Amino acid sequence: MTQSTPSAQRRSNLKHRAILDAAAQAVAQQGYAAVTIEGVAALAGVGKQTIYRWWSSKAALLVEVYSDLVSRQALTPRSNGSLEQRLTGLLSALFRLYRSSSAGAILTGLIGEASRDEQVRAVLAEGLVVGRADIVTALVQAADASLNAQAVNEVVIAVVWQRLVLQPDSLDEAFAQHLAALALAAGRLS
Amino acid sequence: MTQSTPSAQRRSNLKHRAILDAAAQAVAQQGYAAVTIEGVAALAGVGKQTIYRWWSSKAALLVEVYSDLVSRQALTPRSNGSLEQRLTGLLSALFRLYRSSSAGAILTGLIGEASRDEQVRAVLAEGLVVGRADIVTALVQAADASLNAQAVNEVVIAVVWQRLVLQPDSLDEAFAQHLAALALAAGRLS
Amino acid sequence: MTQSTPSAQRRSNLKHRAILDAAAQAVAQQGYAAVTIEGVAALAGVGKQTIYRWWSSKAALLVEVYSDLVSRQALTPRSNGSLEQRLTGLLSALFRLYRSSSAGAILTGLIGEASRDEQVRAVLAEGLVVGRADIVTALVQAADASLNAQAVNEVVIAVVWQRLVLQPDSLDEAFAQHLAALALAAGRLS
Amino acid sequence: MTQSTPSAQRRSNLKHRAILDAAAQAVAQQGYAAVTIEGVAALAGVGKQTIYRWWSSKAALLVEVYSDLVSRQALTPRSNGSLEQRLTGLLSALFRLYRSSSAGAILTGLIGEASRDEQVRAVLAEGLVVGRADIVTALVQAADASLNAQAVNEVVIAVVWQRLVLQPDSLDEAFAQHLAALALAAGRLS
DNA sequence: TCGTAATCGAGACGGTACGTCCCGTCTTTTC
DNA sequence: GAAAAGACGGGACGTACCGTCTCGATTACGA
Repeated sequence: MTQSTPSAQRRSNLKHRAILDAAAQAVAQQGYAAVTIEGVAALAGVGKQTIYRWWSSKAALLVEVYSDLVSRQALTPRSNGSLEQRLTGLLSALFRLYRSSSAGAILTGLIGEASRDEQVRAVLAEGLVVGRADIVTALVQAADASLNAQAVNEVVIAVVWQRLVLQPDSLDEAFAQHLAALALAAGRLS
Repeated sequence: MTQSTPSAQRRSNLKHRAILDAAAQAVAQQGYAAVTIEGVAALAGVGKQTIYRWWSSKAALLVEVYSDLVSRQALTPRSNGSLEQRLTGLLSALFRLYRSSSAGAILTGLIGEASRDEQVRAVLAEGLVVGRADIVTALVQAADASLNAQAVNEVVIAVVWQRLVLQPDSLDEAFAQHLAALALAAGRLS
Repeated sequence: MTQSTPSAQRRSNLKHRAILDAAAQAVAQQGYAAVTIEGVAALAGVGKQTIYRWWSSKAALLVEVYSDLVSRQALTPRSNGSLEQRLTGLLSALFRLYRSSSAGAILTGLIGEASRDEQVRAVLAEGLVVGRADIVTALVQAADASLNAQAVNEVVIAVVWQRLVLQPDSLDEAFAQHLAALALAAGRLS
Repeated sequence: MTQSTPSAQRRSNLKHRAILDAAAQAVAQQGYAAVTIEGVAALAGVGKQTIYRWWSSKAALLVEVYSDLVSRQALTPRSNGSLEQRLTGLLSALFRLYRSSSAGAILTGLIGEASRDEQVRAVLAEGLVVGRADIVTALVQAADASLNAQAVNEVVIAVVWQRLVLQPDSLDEAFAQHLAALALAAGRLS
């Protein structure tokens, strides 16, 4: 999807960064839906074509912006405490990222695009949520092999998405605890 | 959302039906995203303004189409069998509806719009999924008061939505069983 | 054009007046172009259809409004003074009417419609300008048989129209004198 | 009026011509009133926006079409003969242009728009009739300084306009002679 | 005095054009 | 000679009125 590096040497890193930053800023200011490629180009001081050279659509661009934002943030779960505590911590960190950057808004927008855009669907299915899909799975599996890690993961992602779409403000500390408990309970399915 | 501002008495029932049917057909043929108000109007043999008179947007129209499709289908859970069986049955019926009509495609599209459209968000939050949101809650509560019905409901809806967006084809009989088990497990959270 | 009296007995005179007055008022307030049949109907407290029953278009309605306004005003030239003085007086009176009522604005609008509407063209050709076309002709003919009354009339009407379209504010006392002199000079063509 | 806000350097000459030609053709075929921007765009094989980018309205576009038509035709009066003959010749040439191209129909339409559109009014007032308004004035002034050239010009334009609106077919050779005589007589006002 | 019919308000209807927005591609101009 | 600036074809948007067509409520009239 990212369609990137057709000739990575040539792709000016400065321009590349400027575009990603402009896009993130645009989402922060106007919301996902109102962002246009033209607007991002203008904001980045770049020609429209330069964006299209590297990304095939607004969605493709913002997928990369999202990855970028998430990867800058170390989402490594802390290593002590109960599983539930550690899962809560992970979710808290994620929610904090969503609140403090455009990441939440972008993910929400991408979920919205997914119903229209095959490629976005694929990227989301690969697991964009927590950076890489299996952070949760790995965490659970390591802590308690008797749990259905897959189920935990499924519930976490589904519920977070739904909340992002319907009431993004509800993604706070308290909800992180609730969701951790909920998901782990779901993992106890025979 | 359904808007219906003008007295609604004067609305021609024939046109109203023709529009809903045309919209459903259009979604079935072209998919949610490709549907346009102009196209629906043409298909229904109606002026564009007649649609705008009663619905404020494509989303508002399709919310009503969705309700219409769901309400025609009696989604009453059967009354015998274990809770899990009954929940599985309910989900099966829902998934069948999604496959046999445009309902699934419409709901997917509406989830996509929700990130852009406040009103859609509100309607979805009210619970459009199973006609009325609390069918699941009611079913669970009646059968086993020790379960957290709210949690079951939350998991069911969230997971269904996610699947609708990412892999609508996976909503089959087998998944109904899986989801019923998963959600009931989640309901056992202390 | 006026298409009137399909059954004049039945045509409620009150309604008829109300419509003419509403139309005149609408032109006065919004200008000719912005007037719509719907607006006039609403202003007159009358159904749209009631207007269409008696007049075939906005233009037809306003032709009657114009006639009505002009006929209320006695545009009889005074009988003493030189021909030029009398013509000046007649034009002054006309210009005064244009300034004090919607008549000027309506005539301007009708000239504008004439290029689109055959019927308006016909009505204007019959001579709507000074009530009846031959007021000027008659005046000239009676006073000085050696003048080409037809030419005088042609010049008067043409110049008034052009001014109405281009700079209606210039139709004042001074211009009445100028035009009278100009037109009478034109009438002296061998 | 021609607007041309964006740098005008970047405007594609081919498209520009195609649009002017399509507009002229459209007027010729359907008459001024029936012409639509959409129709012209389709005829020119051009997007609607491309027209709106350079012209603010149908009127603005057709003003340029008119200028274009007139400027292609050399309307220079011949230099021999009496003043009346020369004026007659000039008018003949003008009327010939009106009959042989869309120019007459366009001017008629523009006169119609003038009552609704401030900009058209301004353009017409500047003198669009004979290319530049003062062709007539100049001709008269050069030939006979004792005549009121301004008056001649005013009469010529006013009468031509009125005829264009009411009976465009009457603008022929004979009428050119009549109008020349009429206007010159008017110019003899003390 | 009432019931029935005609009348008329209100406004829904199919339609057409508007002028705007943004897409993704192509062209020109500038550095 | 790359890339900004932005023109281009296209397609949908939501709006404004047009002139026609129901629908009820309000009359007016004959029984």
